Amino acid sequence: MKLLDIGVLSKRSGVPPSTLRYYEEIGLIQSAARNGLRRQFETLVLTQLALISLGKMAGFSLAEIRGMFAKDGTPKLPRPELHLRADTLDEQIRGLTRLRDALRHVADCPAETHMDCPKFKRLMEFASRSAAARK
Amino acid sequence: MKLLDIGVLSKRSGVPPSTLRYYEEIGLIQSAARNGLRRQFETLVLTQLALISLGKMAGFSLAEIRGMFAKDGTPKLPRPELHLRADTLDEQIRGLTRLRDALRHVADCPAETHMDCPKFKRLMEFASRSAAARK
DNA sequence: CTGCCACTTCAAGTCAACTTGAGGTCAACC
DNA sequence: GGTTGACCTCAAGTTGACTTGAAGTGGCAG
Repeated sequence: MKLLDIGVLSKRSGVPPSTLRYYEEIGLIQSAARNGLRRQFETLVLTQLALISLGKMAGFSLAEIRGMFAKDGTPKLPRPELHLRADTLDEQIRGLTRLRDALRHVADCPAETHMDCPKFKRLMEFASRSAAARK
Repeated sequence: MKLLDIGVLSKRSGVPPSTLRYYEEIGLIQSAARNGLRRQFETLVLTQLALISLGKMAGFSLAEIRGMFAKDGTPKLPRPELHLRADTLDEQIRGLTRLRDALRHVADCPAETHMDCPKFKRLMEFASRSAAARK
């Protein structure tokens, strides 16, 4: 199995070496070996980093992400928990979609004052409701 | 126009008073008046807080959010910029959707080892590609 | 074999976004 | 008129996620 130097892994993943060392320190990834002092990573880590990137995108903390995936990159949570996470994501996706629609609408709608536009007002209303719901 | 005490605003919005003061300090919201020492907020601020919540959900920093909306809660960016933001959101939504699908798939797929499941492998591949793209 | 340069460690620094705490004000109820 | 409770200010502390810097190491091209 071919191993990657930290610089190569960094280049391929887009994650700076300092961050990779940090991730190893907190147990998010691990190096397979050393060549002298130098860490050698398995290519698998590239997949893990992709997963980490997605998880961060979804707003999970590194600690949560660490708890979510086994070291082979496969999820390691019980089924109900996985569904729960997925539901959270669904809600998040809906919120983001609304925000995107609001942005696009405002960009295209020629109305002088958006507060009078019924479509915009509906979006604002949704925003209020969902903000109140969370917490 | 009826004004809200910070406690009331906090209760209705779900945002702690300390955070509301902080938001005022950094110019994200403003209080309309004082009653003695006490800040009085317009109900409009509730809408703004909802927007802020959506913006945070979308991964924008408070500084970015501040730059995105005028103080009446309406977006104040030029059209191309709005579309650009919307595009960013689109990409983010796609990533989140993939992550959600991966989670759900793993929760339901009876395969012993997910790494051998073609569907899961496709999702992983996507994760790698999108992670490499972002940077 | 020598020098370069990408790596190493470890401690300290940074940044955003808040929270906490000490000490103070004020309107209202008992 | 005193105590309570919700507010106030301002400074300092916290957390998560990194980054930076100083000082050292070691593989390999020339």
